[in-house]
Amino acid sequence: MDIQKRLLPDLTDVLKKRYTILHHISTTGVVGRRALATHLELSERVLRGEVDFLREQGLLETESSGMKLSDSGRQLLEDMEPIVKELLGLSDLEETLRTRFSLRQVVIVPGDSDVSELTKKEVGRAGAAALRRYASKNDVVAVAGGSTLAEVANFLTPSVQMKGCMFVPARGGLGESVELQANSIASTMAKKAGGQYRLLHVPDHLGEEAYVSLMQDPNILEIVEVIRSARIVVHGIGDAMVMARRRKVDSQTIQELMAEGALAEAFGYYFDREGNVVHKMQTVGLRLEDIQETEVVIAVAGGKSKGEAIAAVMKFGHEDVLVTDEAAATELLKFI
Amino acid sequence: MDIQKRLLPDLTDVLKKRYTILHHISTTGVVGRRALATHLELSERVLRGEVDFLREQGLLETESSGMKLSDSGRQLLEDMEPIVKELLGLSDLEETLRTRFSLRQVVIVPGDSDVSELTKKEVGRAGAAALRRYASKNDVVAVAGGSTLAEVANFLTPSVQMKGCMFVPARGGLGESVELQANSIASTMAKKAGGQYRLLHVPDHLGEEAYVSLMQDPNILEIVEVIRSARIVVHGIGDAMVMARRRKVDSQTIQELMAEGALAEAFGYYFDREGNVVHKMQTVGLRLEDIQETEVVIAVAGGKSKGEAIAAVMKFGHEDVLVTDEAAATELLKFI
DNA sequence: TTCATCGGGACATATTTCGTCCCGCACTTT
DNA sequence: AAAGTGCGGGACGAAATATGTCCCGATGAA
Repeated sequence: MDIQKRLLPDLTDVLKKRYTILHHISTTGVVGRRALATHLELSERVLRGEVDFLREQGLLETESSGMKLSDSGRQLLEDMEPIVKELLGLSDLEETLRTRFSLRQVVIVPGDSDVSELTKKEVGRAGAAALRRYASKNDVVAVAGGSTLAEVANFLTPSVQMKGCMFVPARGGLGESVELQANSIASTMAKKAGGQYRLLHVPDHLGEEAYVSLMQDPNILEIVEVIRSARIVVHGIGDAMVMARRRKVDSQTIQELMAEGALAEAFGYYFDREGNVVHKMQTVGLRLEDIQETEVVIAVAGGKSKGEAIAAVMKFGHEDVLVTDEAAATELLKFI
Repeated sequence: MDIQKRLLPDLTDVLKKRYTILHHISTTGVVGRRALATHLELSERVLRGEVDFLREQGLLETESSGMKLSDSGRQLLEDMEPIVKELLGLSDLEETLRTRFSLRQVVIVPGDSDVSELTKKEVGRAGAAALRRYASKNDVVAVAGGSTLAEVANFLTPSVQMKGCMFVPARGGLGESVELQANSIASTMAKKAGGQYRLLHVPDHLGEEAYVSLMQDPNILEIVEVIRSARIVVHGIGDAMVMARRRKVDSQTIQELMAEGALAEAFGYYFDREGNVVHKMQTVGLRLEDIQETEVVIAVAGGKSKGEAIAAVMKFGHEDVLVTDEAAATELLKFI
């Protein structure tokens, strides 16, 4: 089924549309074209095209009093139920989450990244597709680090609209291992997508005075300017404690994080369950106010265990696109 | 899968097209667009559209030297194999039979009518769809009898292009039970499709002199004229011996049929394995020469046991459309 | 009888698909 | 080194298709 969706992406839409038409007729018994059109929020002409088609297929019959299902139509509707459950399940879930968090788009990949490495890759692929979709020429794309983003980078391919895109790390060093650092990922993405990249080399765990002096370096300042002008931000979402430990944050800070109820982490900021920022890593790059201004913020994260963290970041309220997997999405529902 | 095909009939075509593209690239390694287009017999522009799409999906990559599969492309190709086997199996079979017997169209429904009543109904549905496809306004449609044709009649629905169609029995009484007689079926079809019908009431088992006197009756003559002007003929195909017995043909004739190697029966004629007519039922209506002149001859028959009989009638060589099921089609292959 | 609603015909207009030609580039052959 | 071949991709008009809009006669309810 999802193989078919790879080769025919609008299969879902068409199937869904035709199913809902049949379904609606089934429940109403006999219904007129215009009434049905307004109910399903389809233009009259489009519905008519579909009805003509369904009649050709012998699935419904038209009389002067309206349209009704044929026997085969009723039978088909029954047979479709499992398919539709799977099909509508995900796309309905997408729609639910999209409206709930006021997002522009939600993409849900079947599976659980916690369980299957393959699902994780699929999330990466979907993330890359989303990025391709929203990117346009000469955009500045700021990317965060993490294993999920590394997967996204893997699946990028050269495309027309990403030609000339500039990839930059969203923020400076955060203590990740090299291959998962935002710098590496930005350069990988640029190479894969056929764009430019610029890196931001600053040490991890900056002290206050080091920070101040860094911000006076004209080279650093220039690249930071570029970063802050990003039209697109792509980032992963992590569990606060897991991230803190992986980045070898000192134990005192960990204590503080716990005390503040830090639950999720994204692009160097820590969020509590309500989506409030409770802590930020000391480094340079994108600031919170920049994120709020960014045109397209794409979050990519999957796995059942990350459900709550994703919910927290979504509540933060400045995301535009969420790419996740079925397990995380289902989990996510519990926190809205 | 075949549920999806009901709701999206060109799914097969698209999937097949895209699969063959990927498959071909896979075997060639790296190949250019124009070379590929000529090989696949696609116009360059169409192939290009598909390639653009497949690249968007991350299934193939393009370089200056040509196109090659990406890793996901290779993976997908592998995953598709079972689907394609099922998908291409049938449509390839359709194409093979179509060219082998020089037909205009072959429709194969999955299953075996001998085993499943449902498949038999599906064959009927497909037959009705085929009839709908070839019919145009004010056509004369001659139909034969039999259980399969009865199913076809069941699935007819009113449609624009069949408005005003005239349904007539192909030939007079052949000794069938009432509900399977051509007369009944013609009237059912007319009612279902919203057309007219005229019947031909002549007794079964005509003697020579009765035949001659009948053919002088002006009423009979007139309707026979209409029948012989039919643009479309729809008929089933039966096993010769089974049909002979069902129609209570006298034992002497049965002996003759066996001696002549009669294998198949269609519209009152008996055929041997080579498709030669070895016997005809004594009644009025469509003659062999009329069939040969008819614009669209549609044969509808399914079931593994009928494979050989279908082959015989196909070899007769005056059919245009064959609607059958998977079992019969596979069986059919053995006799070409 | 009136009136609302039905399916379906008709037609101008968006939108997409398709055919065709050309370009610059990389690579091979001469 | 020069010429030739095949590559992907850009461009653009023609053709096909999808869509919005309005109208018509039929049918059934009020």
